[in-house]
Amino acid sequence: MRAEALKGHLDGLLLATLEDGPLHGYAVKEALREVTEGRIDLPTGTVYPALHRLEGAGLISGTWAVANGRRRRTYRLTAAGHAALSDQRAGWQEFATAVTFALKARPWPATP
Amino acid sequence: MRAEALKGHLDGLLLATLEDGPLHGYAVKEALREVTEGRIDLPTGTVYPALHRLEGAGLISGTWAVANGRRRRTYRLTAAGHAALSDQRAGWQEFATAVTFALKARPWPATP
DNA sequence: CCTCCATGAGTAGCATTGCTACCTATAGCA
DNA sequence: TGCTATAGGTAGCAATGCTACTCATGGAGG
Repeated sequence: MRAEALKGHLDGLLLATLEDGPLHGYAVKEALREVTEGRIDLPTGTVYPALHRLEGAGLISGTWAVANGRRRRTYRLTAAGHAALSDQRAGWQEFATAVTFALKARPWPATP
Repeated sequence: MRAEALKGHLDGLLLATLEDGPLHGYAVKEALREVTEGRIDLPTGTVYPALHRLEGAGLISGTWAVANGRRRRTYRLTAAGHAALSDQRAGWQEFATAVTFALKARPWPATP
């Protein structure tokens, strides 16, 4: 997976991962990796700042907890987050359709 | 179409547009707009630098010409450009599949 | 005649964003 | 004792598309 390909689509993926229920940061990363069968395996240096961004934007809310002697920050979608996820899904559909179409080989578009 | 969504995918779109035959910069922009029915309508400040990048990378080659008193730079795909386009197509397929899957609502994945 | 618009090319500088490369800490296993 | 997985974090970099301009020609409308 090319590195820059993800730009602009990460937020939606994180939100979608949190849609199923609250998760802490590391679990988000793992869930995304498992769901995509390893195709999207984000470094922690990508995940944590992104979650902070989303929290700052009010799309998710985090709370500290402790489990197994380790501190965790558990995130859940806010109402705004659910709405944003809807937008992201719609935006992705439109984007993917346009790119797929534009990328398609057009053998002889001007010769019917 | 969100602005940042395109990041990392622009090159492939431009290469695909040039696959059908040589075009000058402005025509590339117009062709891409028409092919996608206006969904991808790039500002010239995006197109020209991108074409320069692609030319610098050896994926396209440009030659100056004059038509209707206006100077044009006509670009065509190089062999490397054709190869890069193949890679872009494959990469896009993989990326789109992964994102579509990850973005999909997973009602109860853990409860069979 | 003058102005506006489409065509055609270009650049400087900005903002965003994901990544690399680090650091800290605990639990468990070899 | 050290390594690995888990868990969270940051500083700074590099890439990339966009905004907002500049310059130029030709044709249409007033």
